[in-house]
Amino acid sequence: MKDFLNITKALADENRLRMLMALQGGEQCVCRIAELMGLAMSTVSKHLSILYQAGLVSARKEGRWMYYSLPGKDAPTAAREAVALVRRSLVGNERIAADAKRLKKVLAMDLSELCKRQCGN
Amino acid sequence: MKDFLNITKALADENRLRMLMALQGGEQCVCRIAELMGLAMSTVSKHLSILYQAGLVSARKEGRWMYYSLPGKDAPTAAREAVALVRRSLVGNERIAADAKRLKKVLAMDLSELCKRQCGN
DNA sequence: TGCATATTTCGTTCATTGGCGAAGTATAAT
DNA sequence: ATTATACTTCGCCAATGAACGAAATATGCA
Repeated sequence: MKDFLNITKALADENRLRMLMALQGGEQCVCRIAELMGLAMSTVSKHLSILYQAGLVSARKEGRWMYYSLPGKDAPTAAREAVALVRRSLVGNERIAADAKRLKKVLAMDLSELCKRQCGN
Repeated sequence: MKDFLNITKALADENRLRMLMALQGGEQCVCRIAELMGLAMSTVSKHLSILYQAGLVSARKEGRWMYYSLPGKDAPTAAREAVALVRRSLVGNERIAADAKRLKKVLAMDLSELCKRQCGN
């Protein structure tokens, strides 16, 4: 029960849903997601931590960067099914589409520049 | 987005998950659910209202009683899928099983007696 | 009509959550 | 070693949410 409740609570926030959908194209670091969402990096980090605790994202550290991605086949069934439900329910959504479009621009930005801007702010 | 967020928020509460699972055996009135959950009737009513707004339960009025049940085939896809996910994820759960057991006792009680007790308290 | 009762709505209180910036941690570069 | 930087944790504040009892809203019955 606790596990599943962790999942539903993690999904009960619009920004976290947007993040999950943004990860559909592949793994992203915290900086890029912060830039995409227009939120402080500490806020994004917290959100990703909540998604991680629920098993809804995987995390991989590479140097100074943390890469978050959708969970793989080894993830618990409930988590994978939840992610699938989110995808089915939100695909085609206006806001999500706008995010996807904007994400392309963010991906085109220089990563170092981006992070510097985030941190310096 | 708003619709789906309504669903995930509705599911992000342990008592509401328990209520959804309790409705698997069929429709129930507010009194019985309040007795099952050990919550004030006003609290249960609010919870059911939230589930209803999200499309996760159907409501039927019969005289003074409101009967809530799981949504039928006419319900939105996302809502039906969400309910299905809840069922798959929580079936066999300890707490849910205890609720099911306790629900049988509650069903054996006299409805008028039960409601009088709830209201009089 | 009046009364009982099943449910909802309202007002309040308390706990939880989302947001930020500042401080802390870890890793890379000079 | 020192500095820069990508991220996390902490402390705070505002907003949201869950709980209750009291009051309001039906609906059925005498």
